This record gives sequence, C-alpha cells and structure tokens, in this order.
Amino acid sequence: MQIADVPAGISLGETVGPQVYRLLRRRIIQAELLPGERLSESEVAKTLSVSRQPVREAFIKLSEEGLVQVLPQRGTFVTKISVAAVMDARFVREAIEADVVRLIAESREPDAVDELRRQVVEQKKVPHNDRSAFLRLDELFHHTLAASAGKSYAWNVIESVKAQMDRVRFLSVDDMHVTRLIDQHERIVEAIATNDQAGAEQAMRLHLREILNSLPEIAGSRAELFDRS
Amino acid sequence: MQIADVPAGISLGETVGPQVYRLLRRRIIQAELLPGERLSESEVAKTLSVSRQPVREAFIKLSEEGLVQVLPQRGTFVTKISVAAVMDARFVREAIEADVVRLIAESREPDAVDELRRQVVEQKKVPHNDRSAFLRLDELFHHTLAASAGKSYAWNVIESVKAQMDRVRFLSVDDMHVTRLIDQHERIVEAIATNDQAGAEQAMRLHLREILNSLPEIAGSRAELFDRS
DNA sequence: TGCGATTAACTGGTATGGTAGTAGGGTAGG
DNA sequence: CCTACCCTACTACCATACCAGTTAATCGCA
Repeated sequence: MQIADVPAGISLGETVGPQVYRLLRRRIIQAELLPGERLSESEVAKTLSVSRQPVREAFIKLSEEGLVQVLPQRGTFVTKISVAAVMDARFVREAIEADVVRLIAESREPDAVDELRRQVVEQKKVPHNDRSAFLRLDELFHHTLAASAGKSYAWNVIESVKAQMDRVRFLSVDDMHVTRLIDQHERIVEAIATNDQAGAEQAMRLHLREILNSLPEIAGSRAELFDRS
Repeated sequence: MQIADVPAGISLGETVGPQVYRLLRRRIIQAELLPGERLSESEVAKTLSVSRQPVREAFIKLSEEGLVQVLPQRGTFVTKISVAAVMDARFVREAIEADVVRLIAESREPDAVDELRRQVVEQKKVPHNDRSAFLRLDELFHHTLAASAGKSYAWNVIESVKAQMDRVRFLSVDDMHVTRLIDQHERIVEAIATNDQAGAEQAMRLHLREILNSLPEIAGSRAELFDRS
C-alpha cells in the first residue's frame, strides 16, 4: 500500500519523476487527493518546487494505473473509484497469488515458512486501532510470499494492480475485521507448511475475496468517491 | 504481438509519445533492434523528426516492460532477452489466463464459443510459412478469450507481460509447431463448450507451457541475443 | 613506447519556452 | 430576455535550452 514513509518533499538524491509519482500515488490512495479533483501539471510543479517535466511523467504513470485520467488540453483528474476496476484488479491479483502459494506449497522451504509464521505473530501484536501498521505488515506478508516463490517480477505486477484495491481498503475502517484477515494469513501459512497445495490456493482465494464483502457497503456509504454504480 | 501494421513514421493525428513507444516496441520484439544495441534519445528523435521529449516517455515505458534499460548519463540499451524474465512473464500469464478460461467455461456463452470456433478455423487456413499471420490470429484468440470473460483489464496486464515472451516467439521459426498450437486452441475451446472448467484450465496451462519446450533451444542457438544463461 | 591525467563529446535529467486546443464567461445582437 | 458568438485564460503537448555526470580518446610526460 506504499504506506512506507515517503518524504513530504522532493529529495535530491534520486531522480525527481518517480518521487513525484510515489508522492501523488500515496496521496490518491489515502484519499488526500479526492476523486474528481483536478491536478494541474504546473500547479503540482510549483507546489513541489520542481519543473513540469517530471510531474508530467508522474501523471503518465498514474494514468496507466488508472489513478488519474489525462484529458489533453483539458486537464488531469483523479479518477473516481470504479467498482468494476477494483474487481478486475482483484481478479488478476487472485489469479497470480493463487499460483504463487501453490508454488511455495509444492517446493517447501522451511525458512520461508518460519519467516511467514514470524510475520503472522507480528501482525497479531499490532494494536487494533493502528490500521496503517497492519496494512504495512499485510503488504510485507504478500510480498514475502511472492519472493519465497522466486517470483519477484510477479510481485511487481501485483503491486501495480493493487493500487485500485488499496484505495478501497484505505476507506475500510472496520477494525475487528483485521483479526479475521490475520486468521486467513495463518491458514495460508499452515497449508503451505503441510505442503497442501490445494488448501493453500483455496485459502488465498478466500482471503483475497474478503474485499468483495466490504466493497458494496463502502461504495454505498462513500458514494461521492465512486464512479456511478 | 503488436504485429498490427504500424505506420513507419509518426503521424500527426495522435499524440507522439505513444506512437514512438509502439514503434520501438515492435522493432525490439521483432529483433530489428538487437539486444545490447544502444538507443540514444537524441538520435531516435532526429530519426523520427520529433523532439527528445516523447522519445524519452517511450523509453520510460519500454524500461518498465523490461525491453530497454536506462542508465542515467550513460545510455539506453535494448535489454538482452532474459530466460528468467521470460519464465516470470510466462508464469504470470498462465495464472491469469487459467482463471480466465475457468470463468468462461463456468458461465457458458454460446456466442463466445461460436466466435472462438470460427477463429480456430481461420487459424487452420493460414499458410504454414506465414508466421506473422498466425501470430496475429493467436493474439486475437487470447484477446477474445479475455474479452469473453469480461476481463479486458486483465488483457491489458497480459499484453504488457507478453512482450518478453513475444521476443522469443518471434525467433521461433519451426512452422510445423503451429498446427500443434492450433490443436491446443481447439482443445481449449471444446472444453469451454462442454463447461469443463478443469479441462479448460489444464488445456490452457499446457498451451502456455509450450514456450518452455522451445526456449532452451532458441537460447542456445541464438545465444548472442540472450543474457548470460 | 607505455601510461596517466586532462579534456572534449555525449548521455539522460531537468527546466523553460512556445503552440494548438478546450472551456467558460461576458457581450452584442435578435 | 434569450441566444449565439467571441475572447480570455487555462490545459496538456511538443520543442528547445541547460545541466551534471559519464566515457573515451588524446595529449603530455616518463
């Protein structure tokens, strides 16, 4: 969820374009920049004290992820959250991660299981009200799964696709829900530990379908953030 | 495989950046631009009679697909084909398309099956020596599958991921192989027609694993195009 | 002749200038 | 009063200029 602390401004050590991209991406996902809001190349550039050029590159990349819409000679706008887009992204993610856990369960690596178990313990320690801490650990967990399967490229795809889902998850405030998600993590890990490929796959699919439960509710209560649906 | 005819130059009707991107992408996949070759922003710009700006945007997008590598202050180079990258891409593609055909087989749509059968017939008509014609139809076939499942976004992901595989496929010249691929298409369609989800999934997975057979041979015979392996 | 330091040419990254095109407000005409 | 037009202000897109950093070749010296 890219919750990782990002400097508020722009640092000089790295190229500017990607920095602007990550900054805007985080602000869109965290709903600081609201759907429908207008973003101007020159305005953003002025605010961040950079030129329009890197801002433009950031806009292009954001538009490829579906977070903004660039209308030539008209303006660039934060997209409203599209239920269809969220479900499409979820579908792709489920497909990939289902095969990932299958792969891990097949070629068991005790080290990976140990690390995953350790992470689940860590997740349980998180205070129930600290949502962003959990989201960070959740991202780490799924990333570790992909890495354990030796599929770090697949993780890149997931990370890009995840953006749409993360926008929704950030709005989801029900804290009690977190324990449920951690339980699901635990089931995935234990299925992997016992080389239960089908079980691991099913557990993962179930886990990633959780968002389908909360989505309609959120889309209803925060209708102004969603694309007509 | 983006074999679709692309104008040799740059037209004025559309924004320039994406045009340059598609042009270079096609030339890399078709091995007109060879792995290791140096691409200069200014040189490409001069050749196409555009400014460096859109060329730069194209380079960025190509680097995200892993087709070029941008080394700041040093140069931009066409990446060598990486066997690992091809297999990673293949893994992601298999995961997504496996779920796609499952979905179609589940919710049978006679129209889709008819269209797919028609396409298979068309594929059989292609002369055995016209490789690019088959590759076009193959791309259409897989695109139609995704569209039939209502997952056009998933197709976008596949299209991006496919680039690495297409570089290899373009080098694969064994014509006889084509009939085998068409047979596999046929099996996929017939499994869908009988609502055989598991069968369709397995047929698709087998189909997408074909490249694993030819990959080692190609990587051996055209070693200069591949990253040390 | 061989080797090291210097420099000139070139790279991508950033900043800025210029252009076609859109949108919206205000005004003139019916 | 309503409508149609124009004009201004803004947009993203493209082109150009400048910069820091890398590379490689050449020149000077041992």
